[in-house]
Amino acid sequence: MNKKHDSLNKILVRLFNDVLKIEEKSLCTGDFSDLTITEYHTIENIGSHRERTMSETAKALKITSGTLTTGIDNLVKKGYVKRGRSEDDRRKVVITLTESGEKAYKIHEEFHNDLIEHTLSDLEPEQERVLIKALFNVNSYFKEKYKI
Amino acid sequence: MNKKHDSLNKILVRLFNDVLKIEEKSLCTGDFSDLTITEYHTIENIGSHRERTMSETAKALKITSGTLTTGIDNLVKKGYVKRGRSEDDRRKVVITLTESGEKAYKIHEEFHNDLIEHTLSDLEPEQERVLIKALFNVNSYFKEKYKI
DNA sequence: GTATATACTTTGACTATCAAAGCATTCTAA
DNA sequence: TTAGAATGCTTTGATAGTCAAAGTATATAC
Repeated sequence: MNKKHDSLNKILVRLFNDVLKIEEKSLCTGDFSDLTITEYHTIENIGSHRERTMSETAKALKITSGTLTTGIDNLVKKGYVKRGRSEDDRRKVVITLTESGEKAYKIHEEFHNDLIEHTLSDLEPEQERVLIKALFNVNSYFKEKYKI
Repeated sequence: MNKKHDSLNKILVRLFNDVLKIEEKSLCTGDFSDLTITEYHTIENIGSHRERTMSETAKALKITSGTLTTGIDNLVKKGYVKRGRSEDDRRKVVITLTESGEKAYKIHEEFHNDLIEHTLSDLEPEQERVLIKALFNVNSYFKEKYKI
């Protein structure tokens, strides 16, 4: 691996580690401090779809349905998510956000918007273009190689 | 939020959700399937420094030393890491990789090399330079804003 | 109408994590 | 020079997140 690749590797590793920690620190100490970062991501996933079953959500989050069941149990207890049964198929559990859930969803969304705005505001147009292209590369590489 | 920002946001959200899962899937099912992704990252951190104390490693991984202690306990049990005492300061524990540890380090490194190769695949040398600079900017922005 | 498949939950076990208390060693300042 | 503070690490007790596998309820297929 050449020098450029090595330094890029170091930056990427660092950035990925840091962004997750920052997100946690930023979100889990504010208005909804009873939510963990995992719970925020579950809320994000439910909120960004009109209707969502357990198995769809588990698949999207890449966790087993058993794991999601206990996660949703806690979110229901905390008042962010509602469980319901599908009319079409009584086996299916349909989960939706409560009013608090919607508020938490918006907070999470704002964090991401802020992050992007501030990140890009410091970059030259050319830098911004190259950054987006590189991230597209990573994404399509993953998509192809790991079928995500 | 403009179009570019929106597309970057979408890619980032997706990437952050997926990248750890992919790395785990890729690394933790191969030759060293008794290693978790967290253990790979610990090995990566130890291996990329000549000598490493517990507290240096914990700080770099952004975990408490208590957490690292149990992590290193397991890696020692599994035969990937050795504990030793510093000669200079008998309080300090110096951790190093065993031969197996070095092998696992190389496997992890290869995964990252592959990733970087594909990320940079269709960038001009000048664009590579720009990307590295852009990511440095992002990193230092985070560092300043969130004191990480 | 029974066998099979699907959707979800429960159970038992493990890893990763933290805060706080504890132990050993080193440093510091009177 | 030595008592108290600081440092480096480990232990302890608690919690979240995770999985595999077994269990339950409903739907589908033959």
